[in-house]
Amino acid sequence: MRDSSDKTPIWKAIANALRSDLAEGRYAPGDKLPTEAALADRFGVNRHTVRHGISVLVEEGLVRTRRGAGAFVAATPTDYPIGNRVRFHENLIAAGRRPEKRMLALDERTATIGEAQALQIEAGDPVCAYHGLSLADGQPIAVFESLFPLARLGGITAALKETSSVTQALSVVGIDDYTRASTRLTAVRATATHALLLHVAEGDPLLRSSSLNHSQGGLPVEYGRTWFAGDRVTLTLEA
Amino acid sequence: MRDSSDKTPIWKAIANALRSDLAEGRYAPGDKLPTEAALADRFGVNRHTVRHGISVLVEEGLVRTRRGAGAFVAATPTDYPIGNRVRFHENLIAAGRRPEKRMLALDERTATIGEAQALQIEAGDPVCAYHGLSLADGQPIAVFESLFPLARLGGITAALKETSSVTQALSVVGIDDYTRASTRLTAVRATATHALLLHVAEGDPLLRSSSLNHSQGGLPVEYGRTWFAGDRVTLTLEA
DNA sequence: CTTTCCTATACAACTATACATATCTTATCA
DNA sequence: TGATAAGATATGTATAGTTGTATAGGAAAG
Repeated sequence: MRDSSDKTPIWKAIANALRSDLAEGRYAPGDKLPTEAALADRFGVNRHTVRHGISVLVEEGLVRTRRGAGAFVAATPTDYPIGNRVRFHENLIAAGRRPEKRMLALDERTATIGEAQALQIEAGDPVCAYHGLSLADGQPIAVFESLFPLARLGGITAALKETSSVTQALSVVGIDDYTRASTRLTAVRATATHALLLHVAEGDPLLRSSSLNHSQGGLPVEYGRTWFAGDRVTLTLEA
Repeated sequence: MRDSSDKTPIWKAIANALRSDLAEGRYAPGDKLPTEAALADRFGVNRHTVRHGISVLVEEGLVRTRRGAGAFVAATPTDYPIGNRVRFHENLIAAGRRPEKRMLALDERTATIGEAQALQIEAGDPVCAYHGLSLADGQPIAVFESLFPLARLGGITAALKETSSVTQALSVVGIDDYTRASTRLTAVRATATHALLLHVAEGDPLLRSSSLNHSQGGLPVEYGRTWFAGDRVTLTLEA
């Protein structure tokens, strides 16, 4: 009887080696791993074998890859508390991450039937549509679309053009405070557009939030829909 | 025509044929043998019969195989003298082989109890850990980890980042000469990580050397552990 | 009947190479 | 200063070839 050595496949050994590197903190979240070619050279194996090993870590959510850019240590999923006051930037800053908001579109149009119902206005009434992208540490986190009823919030479009902060823009048009009236959550598959913006694959799961914010007077001032990248955000519910 | 009286098995005949090819220098060390399919075709036998013959040469250490790549003529084991002055590169160059050193990791951490004892420092004191791979003619020979006490050798990390030569880096921080104070040798089985780096099978025997180098002043300046691929190196003791 | 030798087939694991596609970097020009 | 183009990098995909392993079976020898 020869010693039948219980053998670990090379790809698994590579996955283990990289995983322990991550566990030891050799690479910080967001850091770029060595390129596949460099790792293949280091271990003296073919690039495909390295790719197999890395794919394990991607599968586990420890690593994210971007074609043409590299493989990166996955950022810790952002805990995102949902309460009656949701402020995107504050949450991210509290989590020690660098938030960024990028405006994609800002225009005035008429409300659809569903939107009008949510905002308690008439279908066809003018609204301000604010479309944007939220990032943390340069990584896209969510796509959002906010609708504001122009009848109640004249001048919000111009205000948003300046600040890009919803809270601040609402303040300009006289809404000093607002609270979340309702939040609905569902999981959807990423459309091509959302996938492109969020740097995920088409069909990847997204967390969609539909929320309604009321003014102190109890009237709807904002109807927002947000698509979160499912593997980068964890929503937490407060009591 | 001794078809009826031929009592040597085909696989043994193939082994002999290949062995004499090697003895005649038909293949140089490092050369690739014909593929199993080609040999099977040449001898007019099944691939498994050829594999059996090749496996004999692998047992004898004349041939090394790499899955997916082929069978290669093994390089003769490197004689590696162990004395009070051990310089890796010089030994390999003297043996007519092309040495190469590859840095795997370089970081500063705190010493474990055993490491501290060897280096005559306190447990938890900062050390510089230099992890690397040594190759000869592109073939991995040994994995090593060198520890340097930062209290006595401030700046060694930066120096190693530049030179990758231990002797040179020690010179930068004021250690112009050092000698081996002790060397301990044991045989261990290859872990998955070591097997991966050394291109051996998991569980294969490795030669592990723990050595301590002192400065001229008699203080420990380096505590090194090295894992040699057992079939690729022979350690020799000097008087 | 059992063991050894050899054949046959199929699949898994790894290598080698080429090319496509996305990203990053740098030079260049207006 | 900023925009653009070009080149270098890096990951994604496809194809083919090679060794490793498992299984099954036939033929000859002890």
